[in-house]
Amino acid sequence: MLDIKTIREKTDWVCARLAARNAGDESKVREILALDEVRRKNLAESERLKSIRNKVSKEIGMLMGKKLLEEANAKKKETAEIGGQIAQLDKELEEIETKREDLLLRTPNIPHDSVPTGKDAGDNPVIKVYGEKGRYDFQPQNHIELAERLGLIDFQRATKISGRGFVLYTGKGARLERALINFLLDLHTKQHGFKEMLPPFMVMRECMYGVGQFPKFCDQAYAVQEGMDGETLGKEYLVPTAEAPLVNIHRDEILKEEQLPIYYCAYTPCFRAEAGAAGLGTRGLIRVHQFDKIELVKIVKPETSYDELESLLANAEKVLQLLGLHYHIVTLCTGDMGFTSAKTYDIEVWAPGQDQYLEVSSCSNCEDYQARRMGLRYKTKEGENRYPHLLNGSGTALARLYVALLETHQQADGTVLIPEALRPYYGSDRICED
RNA sequence: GGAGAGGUGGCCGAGUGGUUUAAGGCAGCGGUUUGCUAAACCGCCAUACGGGUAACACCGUAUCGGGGGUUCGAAUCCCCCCCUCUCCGCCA
Repeated sequence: MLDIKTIREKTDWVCARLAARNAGDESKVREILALDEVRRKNLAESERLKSIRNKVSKEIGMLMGKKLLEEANAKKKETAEIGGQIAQLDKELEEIETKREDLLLRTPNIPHDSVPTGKDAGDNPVIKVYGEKGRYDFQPQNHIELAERLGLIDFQRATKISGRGFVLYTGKGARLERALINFLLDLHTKQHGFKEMLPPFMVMRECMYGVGQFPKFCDQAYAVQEGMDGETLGKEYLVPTAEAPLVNIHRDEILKEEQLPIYYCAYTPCFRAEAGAAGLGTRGLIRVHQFDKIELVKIVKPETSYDELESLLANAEKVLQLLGLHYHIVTLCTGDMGFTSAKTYDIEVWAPGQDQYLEVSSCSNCEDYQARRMGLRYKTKEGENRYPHLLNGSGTALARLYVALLETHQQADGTVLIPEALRPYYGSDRICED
């Protein structure tokens, strides 16, 4: 949710930044302002009338106490009339507020000044490169071939039991996935200071709004239905990312300043309908309906949030460094940013079998956008309530990490070497055919 | 799923239609007293929006789980929903 005061004071600036991200046009902002103006006038008048009514009501109470019924009845007529006017005003007010709220909820965050202006993913500047593309004196296989030959994943049976876009890890493959989960959780909790959480995998609608998934991405979420043919629509949704439950932990709370910063990390599967997404029909792990992810969330004071974004990014990078993977980082340009974010870095890991970079982490500073939506504040030592800044980053998504790991560390003899850091978790130094 | 009991400020808790302007207590903050600690006493102590001020002060409205209704007036009465607790049933 945007700060209506900021919009009021810096309309042109807000319009310019929103226009830059190809997401909010000027007329929308003007519409919000116009509605807000009417709302304020209406509200003031309604409050004035209510003030009168409350006073008279009290007088009636006293008259009744003194048994002065006739005088009381005369006053009753007076207040009844005012009551009618108030009802009319409030009805109008409700319509205006609904419209205004809806517009605000559908308006994305304003990009930070350091975010480059651009149209789409093609305009994202690469700001860092780590390692380099490995050289292979054989034709690198892609992860599908590797996984099937080594018996790590059964794509066919996954489709049989759950349909397109689902993965069945088998034997060593399942163990590798579990090893990665444990490795990542240990790394972030023991080395990076995050508190481990294990949230529910379903959340209520309010959480989806709070985190900014709704109303824009309603069609990407799986709504839960109860009963054999889904007779009853449940109120829960499968989490599209652990960000949804994590960020909402403190919804509608006022934290103490000393509690900040708060660092949470959590493993959850992530469920995405991926309606209309490119690449869903294809086999493999690149785009699926369910994948595992370790998510990092930070709740911090506004003045530190951009430093926190850099350290969050470093925490995610560490994963790839320890696994010996080549990656680069891009800053998302205004046209490619997520809805709630003010600034986002994407980490893309190199997958030689795909001959392309795959997005495995997205680290965003949402500033106070989500905090406003969910009523999360903190009280300063001076007693002032402020909105904290919320950051989230993948640390990292597992399916694509799995792809990069297999494809990068495949050997001429057909085995896959397990990086040093992962060996204690996997329990062996390489994956071989059975 | 069935039955019952509940949801009131940071926490506990009173409050069954009108000085409730939400009692009282605890915790917290400030002060007085004090050799230190403790205790006692005094004061402050929810949020949002709007108005107001140089800044305070102050004023208005709303908020007692959420929504709707009755009424001149609702924490209080009625309806719907949500959540929590206890017991029973079912289940990993």
